[in-house]
Amino acid sequence: MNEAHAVVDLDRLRRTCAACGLHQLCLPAAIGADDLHRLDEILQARRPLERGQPIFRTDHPFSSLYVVRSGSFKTFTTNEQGDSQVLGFHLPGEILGFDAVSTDRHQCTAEALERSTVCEVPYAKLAQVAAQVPDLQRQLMRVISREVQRDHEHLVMMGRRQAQERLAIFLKSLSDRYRRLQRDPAVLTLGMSRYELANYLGLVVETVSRLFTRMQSLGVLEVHRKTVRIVDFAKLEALSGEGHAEATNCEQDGAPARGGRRA
Amino acid sequence: MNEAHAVVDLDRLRRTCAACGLHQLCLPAAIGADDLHRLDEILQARRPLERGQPIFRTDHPFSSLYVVRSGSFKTFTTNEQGDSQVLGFHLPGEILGFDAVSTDRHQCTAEALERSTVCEVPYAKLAQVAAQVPDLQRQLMRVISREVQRDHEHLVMMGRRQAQERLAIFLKSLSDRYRRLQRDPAVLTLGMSRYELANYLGLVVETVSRLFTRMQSLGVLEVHRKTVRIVDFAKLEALSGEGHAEATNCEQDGAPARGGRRA
DNA sequence: CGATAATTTGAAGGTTGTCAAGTCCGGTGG
DNA sequence: CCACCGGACTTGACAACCTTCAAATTATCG
Repeated sequence: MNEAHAVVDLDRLRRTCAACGLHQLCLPAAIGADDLHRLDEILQARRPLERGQPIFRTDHPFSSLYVVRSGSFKTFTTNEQGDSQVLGFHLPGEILGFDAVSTDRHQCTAEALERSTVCEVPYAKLAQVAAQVPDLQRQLMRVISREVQRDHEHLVMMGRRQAQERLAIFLKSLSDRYRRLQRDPAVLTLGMSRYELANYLGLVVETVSRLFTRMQSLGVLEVHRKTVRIVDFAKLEALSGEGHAEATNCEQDGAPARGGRRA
Repeated sequence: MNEAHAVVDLDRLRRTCAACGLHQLCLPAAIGADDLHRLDEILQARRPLERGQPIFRTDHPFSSLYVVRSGSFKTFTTNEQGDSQVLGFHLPGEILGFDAVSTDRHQCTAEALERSTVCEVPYAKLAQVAAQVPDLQRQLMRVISREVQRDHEHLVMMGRRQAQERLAIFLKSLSDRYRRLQRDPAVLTLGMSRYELANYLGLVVETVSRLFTRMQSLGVLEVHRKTVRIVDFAKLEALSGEGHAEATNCEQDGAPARGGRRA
């Protein structure tokens, strides 16, 4: 009994924004303690999801936003022919579901890449609280604006870049996100399959596989299945197109160092 | 005097949301007449921009959102090497500047493609009014959510699609936007250069040029410089990948399906 | 431990990028 | 008014990067 009680308390605590490790990354950032409680109260408990389980699916009615607490997710669209496009991979602190606000239906599917947990935030209630807490409203706009930015970065990556650059950019960006989460930025654990990663990058799985092999033999990475260790950040940076001309740095478009396939 | 007075009135009227033809597409949608006046009051007049002039540039401090009133714009990012990526083309009713909300600095540049006008909406004041007008707040979230959706569509287009499909998808989508604006959906006026269009599509200018030629000879389009007339919507739909499975008709040029580059 | 899926590796071909040259159009100046 | 000029656009030839197809190898899971 005693133990059961303790478990419940712990659970309650874990559900609470104030006790959450993501405090600074999530909606509560920049919100006072008083208002935090009001946010706490609208949160709904949710049991962990297993790999492959969806939080929401395309066309499902919109009711809540979801904050990733632990684990990771992918979001993707699927068209009539069954082709799909991975839109993003999502780590703790990220908020999923914004694309449903305008149509009241989800426009994509969000699936767990591993055993994961989320906070469910009923949107109607969130909007209500936000209307009374300007800081929360501002934060909400900030978060969705960041999503727009991320999509733009994805777009930049997809627009006419070599396969190798794309993978390098992805790894660098993932590493940065690890750093922000206080994880070791050199050791990446890819929750997604090669197929999903390839899809995200706009490539086929064979290309990604070859790329990993090549980058390993170049001494940039150590690849061991889902675990990727970044051995040489400088080289990775170079492969990402930073100084894409072999000569040196800047030469924006003067004489694009022939052979390059870029515009 | 009399005449001058009339001009001023007209100008004032034009600035007013209530009198704006974009009424239903813009922020005022779903807002009562009373609240509309409060929105009116924060709008700032702005003289027309000429082709090539920017509304804002990357890294400029964020202060306002901008609603396209007339004309058209492109938004694009530029990286250190000078490579740029066109993120979108924007017609009347669209709102620019959301990507700056999170960092307080613009993340891209917005440039007029032709002589155009915008409404400037100071963000701080907008947020203030929105805090008191829940419908406005909701509409604001809807609009930015739609932007996320548009970016996702762009991403789907960029992710592993043939050049021809990309152009077809773009034209179809532009045609739909024309329809929503009550313009003739068959007659598109491309304000952007071939180079800008190619960049948006993730291709090079030569490919786009060849594509226009081919689609014209296929009887899908009539291309006359910047003016594109959609002759056969069904064929355009087919080229966009709708029924890309060989089962359907319209085998563009006899090339029998094989070699498809899709996953 | 065996079956199935995921990943890797190899060979060949195609779509699209690169390079190069020609055409068209608008604008300017004589 | 017309000729000239410069930039945008088009067209052609060739090559390269990546995809496709095929098969081997390695992991995963009951």
